[in-house]
Amino acid sequence: MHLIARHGYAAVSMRQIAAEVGVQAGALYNYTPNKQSLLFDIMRVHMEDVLASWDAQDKTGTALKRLERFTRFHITFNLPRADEVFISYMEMRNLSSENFDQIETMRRKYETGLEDILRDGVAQGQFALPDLRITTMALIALLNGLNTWYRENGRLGLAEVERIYWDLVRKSVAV
Amino acid sequence: MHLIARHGYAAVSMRQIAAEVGVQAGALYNYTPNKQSLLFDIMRVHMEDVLASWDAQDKTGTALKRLERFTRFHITFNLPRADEVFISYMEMRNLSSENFDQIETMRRKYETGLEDILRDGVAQGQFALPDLRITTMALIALLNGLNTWYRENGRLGLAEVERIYWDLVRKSVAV
DNA sequence: TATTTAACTGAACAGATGTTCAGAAATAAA
DNA sequence: TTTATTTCTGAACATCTGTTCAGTTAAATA
Repeated sequence: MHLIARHGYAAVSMRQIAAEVGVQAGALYNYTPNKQSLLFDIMRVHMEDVLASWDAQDKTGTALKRLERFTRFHITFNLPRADEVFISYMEMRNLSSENFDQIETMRRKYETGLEDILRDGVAQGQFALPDLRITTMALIALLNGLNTWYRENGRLGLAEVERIYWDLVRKSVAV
Repeated sequence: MHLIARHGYAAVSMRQIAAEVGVQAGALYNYTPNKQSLLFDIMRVHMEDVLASWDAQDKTGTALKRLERFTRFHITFNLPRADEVFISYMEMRNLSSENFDQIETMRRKYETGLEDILRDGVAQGQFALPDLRITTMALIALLNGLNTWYRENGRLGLAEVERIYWDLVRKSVAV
């Protein structure tokens, strides 16, 4: 997973992966039918993890409170999974079309979680959005950007990052 | 360029590129010393374009006005260059280390353009930011997200997209 | 038109690719 | 210890990879 995240699925060979775990290339085929499903499994497991974890979150409270919960959840969940998140966003084009559709459906489901919160917030007059769908995509992109620059042992800790991002998100949807 | 944007640098062979333009693979080497500099040139030219075009923009006015100008410039410039932008963000890891450094320096310079505006806005009391550097990265990520979903002939035109994004950006940095 | 320059082909190169599989090695069960 | 099962090796496969280059074709110049 780390090799793929670092060099890209297409640039990493089965022999490199095998060497990394200390076996010959042929041995990998006891665990995966082919290279493609190695990629697919990484992404599928990751997306299932995301959806299950988000599903287990508290869904009560005002739209504002739920938006904060989503923001903090997204950051808390994604930061320690840099490789999975990176792969899940960078390697979509290397999925076969059936696999692509499956992963995209799961991602859409996750995005809908945010979209529902935003819609409720607008209905309750807590949020003012120029466009529901675009705001959803924009906020996801904003939060995902975190993974491109955040480094453990960097200037800021998880709690500060959460607070800073929540501040940006909160204001961007404010009335 | 389109092939690389669609399938990724590592997944596209010189023979595929040659076939796309109607020659044999060998003929490409009259135009590029190797595959790597094909990628590098795409990214270098693109970044030079961005920097030159941004440099030519009006730099006067309040921080708020300048931020609006940056937002609209970024969208207007990037939307018709989907392939270049996509490549420039996805293929960094496939650059040799010297080439990587060059492109990263140029990108940093562009980001500094935004960071300077934000800093001035804070100094003038027009913006309230939780963290200067993070806000810079977050806004860039937010704006770049546009390229992942925007489709020509879609629901929204350029002018509407600009307005919607400017609305989000403006509010996220508001006092 | 004849000559010089530029562009392209097609084959060759050494090595890498994903995948298969008979047989060896290691582990678990009897 | 013997047998059964799981795991891994190492070689082989057909094909693809980036790149080079002598020789051919096309375009520009005289």
